Amino acid sequence: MFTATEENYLKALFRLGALAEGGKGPAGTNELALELDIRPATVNGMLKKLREKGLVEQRRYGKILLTEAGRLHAVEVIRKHRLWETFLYEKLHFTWDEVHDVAEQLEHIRSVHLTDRLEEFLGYPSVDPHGDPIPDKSGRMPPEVRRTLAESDEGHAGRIVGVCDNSSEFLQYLDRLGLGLGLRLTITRHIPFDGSVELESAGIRMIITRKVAENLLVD
Amino acid sequence: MFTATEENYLKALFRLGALAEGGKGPAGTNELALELDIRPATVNGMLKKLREKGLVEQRRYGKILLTEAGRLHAVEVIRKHRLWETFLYEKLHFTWDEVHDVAEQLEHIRSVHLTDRLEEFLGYPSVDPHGDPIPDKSGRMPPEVRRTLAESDEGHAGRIVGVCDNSSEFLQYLDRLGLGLGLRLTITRHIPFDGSVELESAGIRMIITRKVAENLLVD
DNA sequence: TAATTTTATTAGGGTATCCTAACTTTTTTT
DNA sequence: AAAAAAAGTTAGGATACCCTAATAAAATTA
Repeated sequence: MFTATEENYLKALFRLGALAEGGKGPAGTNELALELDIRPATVNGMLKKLREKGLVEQRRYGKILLTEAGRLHAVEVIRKHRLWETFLYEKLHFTWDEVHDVAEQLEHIRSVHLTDRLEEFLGYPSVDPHGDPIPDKSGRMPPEVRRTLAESDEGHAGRIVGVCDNSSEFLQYLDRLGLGLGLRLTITRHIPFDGSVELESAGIRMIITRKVAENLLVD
Repeated sequence: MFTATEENYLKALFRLGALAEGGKGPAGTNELALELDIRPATVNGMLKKLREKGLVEQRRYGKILLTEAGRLHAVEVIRKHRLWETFLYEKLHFTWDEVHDVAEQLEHIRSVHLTDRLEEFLGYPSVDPHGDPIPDKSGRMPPEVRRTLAESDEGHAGRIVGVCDNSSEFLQYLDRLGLGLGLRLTITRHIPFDGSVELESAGIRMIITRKVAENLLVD
């Protein structure tokens, strides 16, 4: 039905929020090219194909919008990606930062049964190891009620439920800091000088930079 | 390193026994083309590439032989295929005949960790759901001590450990007959007239055709 | 061994996905 | 609104993998 490449284009458009409603609105060719690390000229050609397949709407020299069919398939791929990440993390004991690249391949496996069986096997998880919500079979995405550490108030207590930056560097740095998914913490102070955040977790007090705080999500 | 297509060529050559030792000897271009359901002209082109990569040895107008590097990679792909089949069958409860097509895709996933972790997760199985041996990490294939039901003696008792034909039709037919992997049975009689085999299993007596008997492996 | 058949190869195309370079349209700035 | 900048498109090429048709070499048969 769809090639892995096509699926990656759909996913990227979804990430960019190229939706008629609920997203940031239409995306541009260059923007999409940047997201995919592919030249605009190439993207332009692929968009023609996606238009012909009814996955995308775009007028000449106009912006790109996912159709309902396009959105549904994008969400399906994201669902598969996040289920596989969960499998790798929970069952095969991959580390936080190892899961992404393999899931990037596994998400394109075509099988009617596979995704549903995997979901059942994992016990219908609602979030993946990065704290991102896993869409259900009909394409509904659980609502995100998350805020970055940087924008949470002093005194706020919660758990780390996700990250904004999925790069290996960041995730490995988090491990070094002793920060991981599910960790309970309390924000003790926002330091005005440089935006650092002081927090306490399991009786230990630590200070993280503003940049780290902006990339950590808490509930 | 290798494309999925290249891996399929290597696997096919291994199946054909194109090995310097321990196999049926060199394979021909047409033979390989038939196995892959690809035209000989196309295969010829791909063989050039595999020669250049040092995976295959072949002289102009000559027969094809896997090199040691080629054999090792073929076995690695087979290993992945059979581990995934085991996963699908045992953990996701796929039926006997559903596993093959999905495993055919999963075997090409590239990851240093994945295969070993999967093997560990499955408890180091030695055979897949079809009874085929699973090579170990270093490429060693457990010896097969199996014989078809057709060539086993009257009175022989054993378990079904595999099949020769992996087609859906055959596997579904087996399910209909109540025959499955691991089933204990005893051969009560070879019927000379048409080669049918009479057998007994769990107190039930049944007769299977010669064709079925030739495609069932017992220990 | 000469003719026939089989097997392997070459020549010329097609699709999918990517590229660079040049060009056009739209948007922004002055 | 004209000039400059940004965004989008077209043209021409490359690689990977597949095809059919024609040809060359090897193996088989008569």
